[in-house]
Amino acid sequence: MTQLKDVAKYAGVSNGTVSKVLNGSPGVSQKMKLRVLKAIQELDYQPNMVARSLRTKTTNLVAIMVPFTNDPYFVEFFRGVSMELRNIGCVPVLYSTEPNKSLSTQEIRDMVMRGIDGLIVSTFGWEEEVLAELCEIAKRVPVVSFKRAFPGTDIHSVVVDDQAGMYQAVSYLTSIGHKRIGFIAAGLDLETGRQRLEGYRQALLDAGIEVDENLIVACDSYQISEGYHSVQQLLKRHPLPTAIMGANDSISIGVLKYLESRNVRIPEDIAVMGYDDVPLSTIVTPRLSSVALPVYEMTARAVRIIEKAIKGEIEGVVNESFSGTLVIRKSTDFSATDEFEFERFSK
Amino acid sequence: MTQLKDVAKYAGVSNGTVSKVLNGSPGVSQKMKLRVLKAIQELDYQPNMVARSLRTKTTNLVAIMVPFTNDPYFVEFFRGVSMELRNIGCVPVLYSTEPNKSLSTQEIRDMVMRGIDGLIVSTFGWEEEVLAELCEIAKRVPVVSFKRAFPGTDIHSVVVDDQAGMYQAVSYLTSIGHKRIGFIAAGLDLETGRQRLEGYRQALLDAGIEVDENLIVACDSYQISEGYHSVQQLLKRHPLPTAIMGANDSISIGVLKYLESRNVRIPEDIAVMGYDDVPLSTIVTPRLSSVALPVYEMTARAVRIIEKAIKGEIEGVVNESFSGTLVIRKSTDFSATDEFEFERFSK
DNA sequence: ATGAAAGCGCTAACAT
DNA sequence: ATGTTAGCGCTTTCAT
Repeated sequence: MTQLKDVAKYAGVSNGTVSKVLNGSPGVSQKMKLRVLKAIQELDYQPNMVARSLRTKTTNLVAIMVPFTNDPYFVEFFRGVSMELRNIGCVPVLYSTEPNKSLSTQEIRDMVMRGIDGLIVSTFGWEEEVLAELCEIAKRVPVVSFKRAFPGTDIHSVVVDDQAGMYQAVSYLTSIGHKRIGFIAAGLDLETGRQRLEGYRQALLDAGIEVDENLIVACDSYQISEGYHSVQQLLKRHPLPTAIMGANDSISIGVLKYLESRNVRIPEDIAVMGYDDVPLSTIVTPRLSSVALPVYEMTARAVRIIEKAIKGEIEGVVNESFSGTLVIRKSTDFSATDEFEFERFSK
Repeated sequence: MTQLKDVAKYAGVSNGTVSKVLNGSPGVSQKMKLRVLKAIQELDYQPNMVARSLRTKTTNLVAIMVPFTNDPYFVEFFRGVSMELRNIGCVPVLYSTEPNKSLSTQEIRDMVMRGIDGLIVSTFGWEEEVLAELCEIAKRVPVVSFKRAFPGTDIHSVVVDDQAGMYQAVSYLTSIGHKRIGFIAAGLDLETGRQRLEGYRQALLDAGIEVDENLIVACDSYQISEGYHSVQQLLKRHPLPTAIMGANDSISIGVLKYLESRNVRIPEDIAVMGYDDVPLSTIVTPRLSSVALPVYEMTARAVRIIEKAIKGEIEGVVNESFSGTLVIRKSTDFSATDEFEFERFSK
């Protein structure tokens, strides 16, 4: 492997000069620069990042921590984060967890030992111990949490205004005439889950509809299977709800699948709406109305925070909030267009 | 940051001894070992991996290279690879590409500069130049290609016997009475695409059915949109095909979506079958029959190859082949069970 | 503007 | 069995 000193020798200059050229540091004449560049080219020299890291204490490694669910949202997250990191010359290292598990303390330490320059997390269920470790890390390198804020810590965040999003969705349902709207809540132990429920409540109140607690079902997690099971309770209510709102798309898809199995017509008998607008929503039958979150913008923002924090251009803790936009499809509106949304699957 | 020499001083031993304890190297007495371990604990010492890597020339970093498609298969791939790598003490670093693009030479070099210990690739369209770089890398660290073999190079591979899989699927279709079976091929420039088509041909021949070239349509890529468009050509044939086989699930789902929009009944009018058995297949309506590939076993195998190669326990180039299994659902068999397959979405 | 040299934190070869 | 020390390949003072 050819190394820096070989380049120096070949170009007839000192190691320091080569290094300066490599890093675009000042204090090297045009002539020297050209000579070094030529040598680098001819010897096909590639710097050793490990050695560089040892000196500079930076690795250009950014850890990304995310649970593996089959939730397609994560593909978008991965993609956005990877692309944006690439743009700032960093590469993502994966510290993934099984769904509903957080990382072990050991894995967190591994990140530190490796000298990551930043960390982007998008996990929900945290154990206290792990959160504590994370706060420690946040004192040394920038940590950005995705879709969940940690007030009072050094952890930055990029979140969605879930209350506003859910408010929009439910207001839309009331606006098209629904008065009995079931809600399948999830993750009520966390702010994001509570806010979604609160958005639902507010929208009903503002539409002059009294909240019927019997129409609210809480389930354990944001999964298809949960929606599938929870909706069965709502179907026992009298009168039946005319619309059902899930805390996310997966839950609503579970609802869809159960109603389908019972030959309930959607939206004629019961309208169904989701939240997140994952690609899957455009594939199920009927296509699911939802609230689209600006995932790419959010990932870009997360990476931007990391970038600025590394450069020391940030003081204090940043918390950026994004809002969703309504997407109306067949599951709530029979007259909605049914055209296939290719772009969700081909780009 | 507390470092090795601090531990040594605290424990009253030499750096070398601490290092040996850290690495479980022989030549250190039980008494010393305990003393060092205690010091490590009390000082909460965490070794600096960068420094270690500089010395040992190993990073425990394994690059994984995969295009971002919304194909859910990749989630499984990611997950399997990550988990298995964790088990052998490595972490995955992501070098992802946009669909249908390979990495730039620059990114390949980045992997080398970072001193990755291995590489797992699962990309299809390669530019010559990039492939050449990859072969170079393969001479220095183990490279495993997923689902595509590179005979004549140093690249190991874990592949699927696509011909056998497709043969199974089409034989099943003929066995339930189909005689006019359309085939939507893709990626015929690559072995995997050609094998799928060949499996289709063989199955027909062995069933005593002459291959009607008019029932074969080739499209550009393995995407939903391709299936959606390509099926339109098959619908112009007389007599119509009674079954359509897509080169993968995405294509078949595109077929499903188009037929749905034309009110064609599936499977009564036309049966549809896919290949890959991605989770999505269990969600679409009707649920898609397919051929399931043992993705987890394959990822485990890929990582195992990396592991053994790193240890120098492999000589020559390994090429492991796996085969798929038939999964029958409603899209080909009206009487198939319609129960929701939770496990695909909750684990 | 350029060169010489001292480390970054660790491992491994060598000496004791 | 333990300690000492020379690097790993680079960056960055500090002289010149």
